Amino acid sequence: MVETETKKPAPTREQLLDAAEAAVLAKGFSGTSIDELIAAVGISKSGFFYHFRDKTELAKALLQRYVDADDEIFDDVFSRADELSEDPLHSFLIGLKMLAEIFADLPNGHPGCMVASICYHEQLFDREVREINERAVLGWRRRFRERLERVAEAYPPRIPVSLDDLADMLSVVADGGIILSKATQDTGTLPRQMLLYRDFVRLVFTPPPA
Amino acid sequence: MVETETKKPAPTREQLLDAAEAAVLAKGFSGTSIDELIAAVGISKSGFFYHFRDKTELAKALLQRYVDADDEIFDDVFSRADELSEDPLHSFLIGLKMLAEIFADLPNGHPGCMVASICYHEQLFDREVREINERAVLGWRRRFRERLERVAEAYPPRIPVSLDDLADMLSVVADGGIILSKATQDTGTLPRQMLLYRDFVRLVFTPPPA
DNA sequence: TGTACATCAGTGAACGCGCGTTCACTGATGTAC
DNA sequence: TGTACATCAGTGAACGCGCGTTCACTGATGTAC
Repeated sequence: MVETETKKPAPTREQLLDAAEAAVLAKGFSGTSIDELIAAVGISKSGFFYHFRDKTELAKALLQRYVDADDEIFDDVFSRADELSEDPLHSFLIGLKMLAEIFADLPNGHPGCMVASICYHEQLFDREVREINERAVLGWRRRFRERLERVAEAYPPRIPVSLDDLADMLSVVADGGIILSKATQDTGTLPRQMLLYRDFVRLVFTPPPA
Repeated sequence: MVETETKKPAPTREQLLDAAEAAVLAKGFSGTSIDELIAAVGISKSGFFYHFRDKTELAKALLQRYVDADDEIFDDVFSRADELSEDPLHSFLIGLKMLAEIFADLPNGHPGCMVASICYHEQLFDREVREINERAVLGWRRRFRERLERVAEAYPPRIPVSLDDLADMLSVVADGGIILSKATQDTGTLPRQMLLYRDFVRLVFTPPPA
């Protein structure tokens, strides 16, 4: 109550990125014009070029910001899950449940994954942008693989399974689930798919009833 | 040897769709210009407008053709699988294996799913295009759900599971796997994910060792 | 405390190119009688 | 078999608008001395 007394308006650059993120996910990168962004924010065109050297620098910033935010969500969710259970399997399952709930609580469904959008525009960008994408996905693989390793130590998997692939599958189900949610216009598809992935993980690591 | 003696060149309209499909999947719809398509095919701009009333009609034709081709592949693969096994579970598992092999054999990896690309450009198109997308995805759900029902009759599932969701998961894994393959620049990711989905299906329907 | 200078966050006008679209027209092939 | 007409698969030129980008400039705030 001392510090955040007055609502500070988001700085212009962040407002531009907010507008760009929504537009790019709904219309693609080339379908998003600088004009519409500055109209949404209320500055002039040259104002835009004060913040970004050119349009591809906007893409880079957009992707980097998205990836950072996503990482933060994962940090948050799974550290909260860790507080609720010491057991690596149960903690992971709790985290997946929380993820599904976050997805279910988005009022208009998930707006889309910037990594996926950029993938479907790859030829528009330079190596640097594709590297941000690659690092992000490999980071998620590593993150979840580490958890799965701890799970596998405590619960030997019932079938032979690559932990890298199983870790990747979380991202796969998220990205694929977003697409099916959009295509079916059913916001429930994404969270249900995440819970199905959760069932798979549980099935792999739960020993058969003795 | 009687009929197809001479290689008939693809009709212009198909050539346009071929060029458009590759370009749209690599650069997005707005990032693809009519100029580059006619340059690839070797006709004039007015020639393009003889075949398509406007650019959005190109999108519609592109999506419809993609969906039809995909349906044909599924017909093909799973009817071949049916010839190899009478058992509904084994047949489905064989079909998934074949799908994974098809994906693995694409020399440059899967070029992308048009349904996914359109989803990430939804605001650019009218209801008609989105309906083609929705019908396609619901068609795949129905197709695989029917198989899973026959599987579930023969092999009671080991965990309670929605067959619709499990059917959807095939599309989810395909679309998500394409994105991860692109992002990691590893063409093996998509087929491995498909095989992981196959493991899941097998695990769900295989009774525990007695 | 006053002055000089630097930085920040923009403005306004202009640019030229590429884009999707239109229009009148054309040569080759098919069909009716 | 010849002629008239229709359809098919385009051509060529023009249009105008929107796009990303540049440039010289500006008022407000911060910093050095």
